[in-house]
Amino acid sequence: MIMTEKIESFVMHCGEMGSRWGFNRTVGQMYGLLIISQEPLSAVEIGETLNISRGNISMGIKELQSWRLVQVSHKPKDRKEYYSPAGSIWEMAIRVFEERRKREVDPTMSLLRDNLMDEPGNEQERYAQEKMGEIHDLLEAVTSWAGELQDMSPDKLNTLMKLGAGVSKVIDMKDRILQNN
Amino acid sequence: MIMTEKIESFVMHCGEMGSRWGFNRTVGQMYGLLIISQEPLSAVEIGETLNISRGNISMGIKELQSWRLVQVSHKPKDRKEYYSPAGSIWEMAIRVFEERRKREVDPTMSLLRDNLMDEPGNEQERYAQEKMGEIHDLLEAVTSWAGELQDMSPDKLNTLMKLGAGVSKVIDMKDRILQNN
DNA sequence: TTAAACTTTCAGAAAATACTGAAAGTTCGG
DNA sequence: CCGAACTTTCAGTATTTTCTGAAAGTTTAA
Repeated sequence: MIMTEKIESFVMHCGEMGSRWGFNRTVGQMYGLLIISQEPLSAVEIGETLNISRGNISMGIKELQSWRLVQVSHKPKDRKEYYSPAGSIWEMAIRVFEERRKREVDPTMSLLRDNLMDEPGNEQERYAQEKMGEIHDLLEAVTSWAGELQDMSPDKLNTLMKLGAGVSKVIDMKDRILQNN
Repeated sequence: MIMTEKIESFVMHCGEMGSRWGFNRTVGQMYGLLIISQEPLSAVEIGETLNISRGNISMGIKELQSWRLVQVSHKPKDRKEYYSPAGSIWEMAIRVFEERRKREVDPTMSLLRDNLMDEPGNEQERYAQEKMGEIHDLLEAVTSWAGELQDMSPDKLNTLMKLGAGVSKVIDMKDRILQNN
């Protein structure tokens, strides 16, 4: 695949941002390339386009697969594997989000839970546990909320996002009507 | 400061997770230590506790300051600077979130916008731009929504989070009452 | 069963990143 | 203005991460 200037700038940018999103430069580039490519690409094509060794591509694809971000396909009369992004842009975002949660938030939550099980041994530990508790509760609230939102249809979510801070007014209205507050 | 086993496990975990959250191991440790420390700590105390060189601490503090995550204070009759976390756990989360957006999302958005300005030169570019447009719109929707939520009071946000997916029902109700749909 | 056409693995090299500590810079009381 | 008590800087070193490419592994058609 020949990269025009604009396409190249996008792909290289994905490389630079890659590490921010949890993978390395070449994996970022590979993913960027797959996203903007209309046709599935073979490992060799990816390598030629990005100047990356065969071995590196194999590992990169493996990495992207562990994030559930690529799909493998085949062409008739051709033994090569062809790679393309898995799902829509929306689904990609959800997956990156979910995988990151698994990798960065879940281990922290479990460590915090463990630490919070024990009785504090002194004032210092008491204070430390208090803070850990706050972090734990915050992470829990946010991740469980995110989980629920993820399960909503993209359609409903869109409505909700468009509503923005206005959602607050809608909730107030509900409370007034139901005379709860 | 003497670290008990539990406190140490938390601080070291912050170090390991640090890179995920955008900074390096020692900066993560330093921040973890400051969070669970009841008293502000001096650079020397941090260094002794974590076995980190004086120079590294100076750079780490600078980094944390660029994220607006630490506060400097002083003690009477003492020229040293003492460091403590800036704001509540909630505020910390907001800041990390905001700073990350600035560092990872904003540059991407601006690159995408630039690329989308030009007319596509061929079919490949047309397709690439289509995808870039989708990514742009998604990022825009999510970040502007996040911005609005950030400006809501923590109290309102809590209500919203507790409501979870139930928010969808509330919105439906509003629509029925207003006979919009 | 063979061999061609692939993919994967992994040891070692290269590159990127983080850390140290000595020297330079700053601040402040006297 | 001096010097003590700090903080910052940065060249060089150490560590970690990534990348290459040759060798080993796999799959399939005949």
